[in-house]
Amino acid sequence: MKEFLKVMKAASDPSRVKILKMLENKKMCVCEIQTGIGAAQSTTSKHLKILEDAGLVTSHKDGLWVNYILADGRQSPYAATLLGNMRHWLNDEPEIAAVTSQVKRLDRYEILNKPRAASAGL
Amino acid sequence: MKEFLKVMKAASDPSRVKILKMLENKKMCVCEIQTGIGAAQSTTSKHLKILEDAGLVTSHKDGLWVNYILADGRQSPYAATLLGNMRHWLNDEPEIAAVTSQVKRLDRYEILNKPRAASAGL
DNA sequence: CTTATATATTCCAAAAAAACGATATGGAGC
DNA sequence: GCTCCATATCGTTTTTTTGGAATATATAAG
Repeated sequence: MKEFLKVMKAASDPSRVKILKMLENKKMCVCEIQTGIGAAQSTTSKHLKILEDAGLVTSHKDGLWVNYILADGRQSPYAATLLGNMRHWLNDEPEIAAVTSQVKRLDRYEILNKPRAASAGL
Repeated sequence: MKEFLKVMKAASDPSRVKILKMLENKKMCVCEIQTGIGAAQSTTSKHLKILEDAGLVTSHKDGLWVNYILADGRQSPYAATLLGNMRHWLNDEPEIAAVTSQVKRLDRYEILNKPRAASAGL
């Protein structure tokens, strides 16, 4: 019951839904997600923790970065089913289309004004 | 997006999950549901309103009674999918098994000390 | 070891949700 | 009309959730 409730609760917030829909497109670091949903860093980090506790996303450290991806579903059957359904859900919603189309342009090096990558368009 | 969020939020509360699982077994009036989840009448009524707004249940008046049943899913595809999934979910959870086994014994006439029905066991 | 940096955690205020008693609504019966 | 009764709504309190600034943690680089 608690496991089920955690998944439902995690999916009950618009920012977290946007995160899930963005992660359908590519793995992202916290700073990219933060820019995508337009929230503070601490807020973003907290949303990600809730999603991870529910078994909806997983994270992997890479130096200073922490990359987030959608979970494979082994941790929670409820999360697995929801992630599967969400693939075809909400894609036409303006709020979602806005963030998912923005995702392709998000680049961690540009966001933080760093060298490396970001070769096109300058 | 709002429609999706309403369904997720409605399914994020243990009392409401219990209501949905009870309604898998039979149609119920408010007083039966109230007894099943052990909440006050006003609390129960509000939970039912949230579930109805999300498209998870529907109600039909029958004199003074209001009977609630699971929605057929025409109002919300999200609700329809969730209701379908929940049929095989949570059945083994102690919290759920307790209420669903109690449902069979719940009788509106007994609850309100009325005549009619409730023929066995007295 | 010190500095810089990406992310996590803590602390606090604001907003939302949940619970319940009290009251209102509306149908049934006299 | 009035009364009774099942349910809905209101008003209030308590609890949970949310958001962000400030701070802590951990890794990389010098």
